[in-house]
Amino acid sequence: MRATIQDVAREAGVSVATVSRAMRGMTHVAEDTRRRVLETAQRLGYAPHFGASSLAGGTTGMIGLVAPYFHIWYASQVLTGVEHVLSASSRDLVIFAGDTPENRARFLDRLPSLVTRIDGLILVDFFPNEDELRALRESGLALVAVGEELPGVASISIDNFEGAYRATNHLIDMGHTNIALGGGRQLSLDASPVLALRIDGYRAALEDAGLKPRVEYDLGGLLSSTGGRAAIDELLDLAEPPTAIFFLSDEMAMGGLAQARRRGLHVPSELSVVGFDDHNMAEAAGLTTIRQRVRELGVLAAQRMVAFADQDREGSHELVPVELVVRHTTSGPH
Amino acid sequence: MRATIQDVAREAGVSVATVSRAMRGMTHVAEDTRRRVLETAQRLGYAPHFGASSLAGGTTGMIGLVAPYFHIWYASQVLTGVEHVLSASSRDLVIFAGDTPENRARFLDRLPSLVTRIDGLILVDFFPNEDELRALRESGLALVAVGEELPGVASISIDNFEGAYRATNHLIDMGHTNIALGGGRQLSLDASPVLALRIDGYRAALEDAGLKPRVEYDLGGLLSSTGGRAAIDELLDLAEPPTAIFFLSDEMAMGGLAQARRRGLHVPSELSVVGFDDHNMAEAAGLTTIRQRVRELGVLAAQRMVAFADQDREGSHELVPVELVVRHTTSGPH
DNA sequence: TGCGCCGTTGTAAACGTTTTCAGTCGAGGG
DNA sequence: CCCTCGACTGAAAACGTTTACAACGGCGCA
Repeated sequence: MRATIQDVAREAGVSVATVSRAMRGMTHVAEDTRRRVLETAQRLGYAPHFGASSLAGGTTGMIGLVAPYFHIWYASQVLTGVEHVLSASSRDLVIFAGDTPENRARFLDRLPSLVTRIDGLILVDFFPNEDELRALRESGLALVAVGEELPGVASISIDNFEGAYRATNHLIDMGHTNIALGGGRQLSLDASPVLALRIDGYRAALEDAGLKPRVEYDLGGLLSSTGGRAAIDELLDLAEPPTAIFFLSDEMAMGGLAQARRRGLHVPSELSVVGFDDHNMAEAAGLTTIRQRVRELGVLAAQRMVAFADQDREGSHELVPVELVVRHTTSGPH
Repeated sequence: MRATIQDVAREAGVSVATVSRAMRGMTHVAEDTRRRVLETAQRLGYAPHFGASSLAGGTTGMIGLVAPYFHIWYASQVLTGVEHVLSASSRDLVIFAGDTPENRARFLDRLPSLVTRIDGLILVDFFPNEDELRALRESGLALVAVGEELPGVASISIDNFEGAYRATNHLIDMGHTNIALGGGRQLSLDASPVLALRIDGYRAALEDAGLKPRVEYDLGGLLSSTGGRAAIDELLDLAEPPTAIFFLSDEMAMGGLAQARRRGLHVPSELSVVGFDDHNMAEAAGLTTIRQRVRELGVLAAQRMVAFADQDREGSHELVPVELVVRHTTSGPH
């Protein structure tokens, strides 16, 4: 049926060993032998059997990527960056979603079986606890973490603290003193070090300016547009409403923006709004925000993974800088 | 190093054949033998070697998915739907991006080598030409197409014609007669049957209402927020500007919405706007739109693929219905 | 009691590579 | 002219499964 390496060898008048070497561009093959082999392979439509290679060679050329979701803006951006680099180095990408706790557990259970399936694993916003981290380490897979710092694991993230600090500082610079935090009331920060860092950045900026964070200025929950709407509703109920709000994500900010306008609040004259992400709808919305180059995160992660193949396996941490993009949702108070 | 099936067999006091049968839940294994084998496997931390299984068994349990991009809303939604179903049936998902022509060509070249790597392939908005379709067919892979109808291939898409028809009709019902089409000026409709269908739906609705489509009402190019902005700029330059506009995508509509407001046009009193997608920011924007249940597209595609494993390989076409969601961007003219 | 059948198990032959090791052949140096 | 060395090539042993086929035992039925 399918042509095998045997067929190519016979047809080209060489041994299978030579075909194998020639196909993979290895040394110790005479130039015209290689040419003959390649041409024969082409003619027979030969392509190496994946399972056979992986069995004999011990490697698959596949990289895994696990993320909580793929339909959220952040993860899909990372995915694209990773895919680009990987496909250019002719590796394949297999993806796993760890959205629900069950999925997550199932994924971790499968870890031992993944070892023969992929050469390395990219973790996107995975936030493993101690047991999970140990399981990952013991798998022996090459690991790269995106979005968080993991001890002993090569990791890459954007500078969340700095981003939040700058966003808040931008509002302070414009004269605001009553600055709320959209998404500040998180159920569990252990589950999301990323948000913890952003919240820290917000607080640090306030403190450095001699301002006190107020509990009642921590608004809304989820970082979605629905969460943003809820945050604005809360804000309007406050005795002393803030004049500015820093949302922990753009989706949330855009939801908040729409709700503020719907409830008759003019932005930016009555309320300044800053987001975080530079979501691709943020420009259309005119939203002032912190740009995080998420796709680059994916690119760097994949490059790191590719470098692993060349035995460069250190667990350093890389920080991608962020940038403040001022659009039309911020101004001075009143 | 790693435990093999041999180790399990020896330890459990049975043959490798029995272990293989027991592990895969096959018949012809006594219940207590199975229990003993499973327990031994568990104890030794045994997991089958992927390459070996695939070599001997001829199947990999991996499904491929190729899409133009993954960071656009539509594709990432499909991806999530597919992933859900596949992971529940313990299959893995490997993804390929066919964004640039080079990537696309490279992907098609690799097709023969993919056969030993994946069991089936899901095409998302792939729009193959005749040669490409033949290459796909000859690969012998199980194929499912999402977003377009492919002769002889199981395919699933939403009802684009109907959606556009309803969107346009909604505007007609409200009394509009001058209705523009945002994104109507496409460079090549051959490349995107999806858009062609939407445009047909728009035209059909006009004609059924006795209205004539006007060339100058085909506005803007790309279906992005930038494209939407351009469309509004064009619209404002027209001698007899339309009172309503149907955008071929929500991103475009939201870009247009923001630009219209920025240029002092009140929505909906001066301009009605309808989109297409029900993007997850559409609700926040209050955008009237056509809801396409994209995630369900992915779910159906994956289910179809799983059914293929049970030899149900017919090339029928399935149409997922759409729904008009009326929000706050449409009203009667003037 | 003998026979056939069925459920369970084992033996061994694939499956198609990669890689080690040994071998050949020609060139160059002593 | 012999020896060594290096570039190239081939033979054959893994790699760890799946699966056809054979074998075995017990049970029901005649």
